[in-house]
Amino acid sequence: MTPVRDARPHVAILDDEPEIRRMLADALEEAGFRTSTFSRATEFEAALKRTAPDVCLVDLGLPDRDGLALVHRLALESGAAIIIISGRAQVQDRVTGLELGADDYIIKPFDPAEVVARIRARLRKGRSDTDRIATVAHFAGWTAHFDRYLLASEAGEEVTFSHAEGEVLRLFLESPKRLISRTQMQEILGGAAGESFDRAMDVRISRLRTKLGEDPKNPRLIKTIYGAGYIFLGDVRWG
Amino acid sequence: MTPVRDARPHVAILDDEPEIRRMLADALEEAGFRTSTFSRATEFEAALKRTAPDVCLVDLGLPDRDGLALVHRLALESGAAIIIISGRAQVQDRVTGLELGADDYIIKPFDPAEVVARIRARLRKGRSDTDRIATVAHFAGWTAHFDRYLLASEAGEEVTFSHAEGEVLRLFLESPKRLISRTQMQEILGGAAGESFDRAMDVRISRLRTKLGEDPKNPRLIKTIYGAGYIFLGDVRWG
DNA sequence: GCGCAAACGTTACGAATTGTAACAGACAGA
DNA sequence: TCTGTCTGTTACAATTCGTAACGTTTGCGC
Repeated sequence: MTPVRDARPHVAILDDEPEIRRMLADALEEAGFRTSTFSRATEFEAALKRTAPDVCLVDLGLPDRDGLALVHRLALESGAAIIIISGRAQVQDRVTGLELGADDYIIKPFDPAEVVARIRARLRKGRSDTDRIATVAHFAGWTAHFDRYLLASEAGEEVTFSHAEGEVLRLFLESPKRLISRTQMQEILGGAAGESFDRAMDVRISRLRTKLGEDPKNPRLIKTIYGAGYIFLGDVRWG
Repeated sequence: MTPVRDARPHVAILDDEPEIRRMLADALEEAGFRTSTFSRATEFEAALKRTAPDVCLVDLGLPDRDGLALVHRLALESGAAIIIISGRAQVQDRVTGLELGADDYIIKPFDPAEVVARIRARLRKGRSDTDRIATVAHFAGWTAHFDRYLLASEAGEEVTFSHAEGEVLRLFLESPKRLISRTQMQEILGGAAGESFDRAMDVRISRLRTKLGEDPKNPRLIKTIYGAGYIFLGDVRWG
């Protein structure tokens, strides 16, 4: 039923002027996108129910007139990036368009090259996560540089950590606020072992806690769940 | 005790003109953002090692000159949204800026309101984070932080509780003013057992009562219903 | 009221679990 | 080789939490 999945990002174009539709579609196809064009909002919305584009290019100033309402619906219901194209150049128009949920606002007349560049910028953010291995994470006033084995605090303090410590830290930062059992840890990190009296993991954690400046009596970041495992609290942001 | 985490999104501003720095910072602060300003790229990059802004506003045309190289580095290494501000209005400038990793490109002269709207648009997409379980509940002058295993009273007193105690407390707070039978407790908490002479649950409750400062003769929050179970009185508000 | 048995509260203790300092082997670089 | 760092192991301290023991309360009969 479903046609073969096209790896090209899909851009849906809604514009009432055939020339502009064509110009955009050409430029985007040439830039490696898949496009579908629509001249009326009703068609457009009907198509959205069947397929989910990655980006919606919407021209305001359609005959149906209330393009902003459409933008708002799209923003709420669709996961696509929404880019408004409009002839209205007032700052207030741009601000309301963006406030209603648009991700970008391009003013006519526009250069197709810029439209392409802006679409690429939108797509980049969506999936950059898995592209490369993240090496920097921020949490609780700390910044961990895994490539440099370095922890930097907001106060400017710098602490190095070893490879083993980094493994544990990375594991925590990849699954914050979730229980991580000891066995999970052993499997992911230690590889082998799993023997009962393996206190290595405890020692690693102990050393990591020390470097993070945790209060032994009342650790704030790495919590122990007696009989279950550990849990890392603190909001983490990678990048 | 714990430094209050600033929930406002953090915008880092890099611009060599003091007036513009000030104008941007004022507009953003008023719009509810936290700002830091920098006049030189080196300062700016040093600060990024310690802290992670959510958005970087970078003015191209700095004295250091190669602002685009900076943008590219930021795009690769930082998770923040990057917005270029520039006096260069050529389409080609915009395209290269966006291709190098900027998320938006604003041309001078600009209206602060639009900058705010564009920043908001960027932040909107970013945080589709894991909606996490409610971890904080308020009741009878206490605030229970389940993530920190901590009870804080209005008077400022702080008491930690263990995991087992937390399970009981959570059960109570999830069903206040309703009878909870012992067998219900065993099933939900203890998992196994269920044997008749399990004093374990009683002990847990006893310890919890102690931590809540209950009068043994006249418990106000955790009432015992002889022969039936327990009931938690007190108005609970989650969040 | 009284007595009694069951239910419940509390304390003390101990087994299991976890924290951490000290030690020792492995390893890399000078 | 020597030196310093990393990292697992060991030994012992600290914590958690159930169990047992004992004290207290409740409900019910008289």
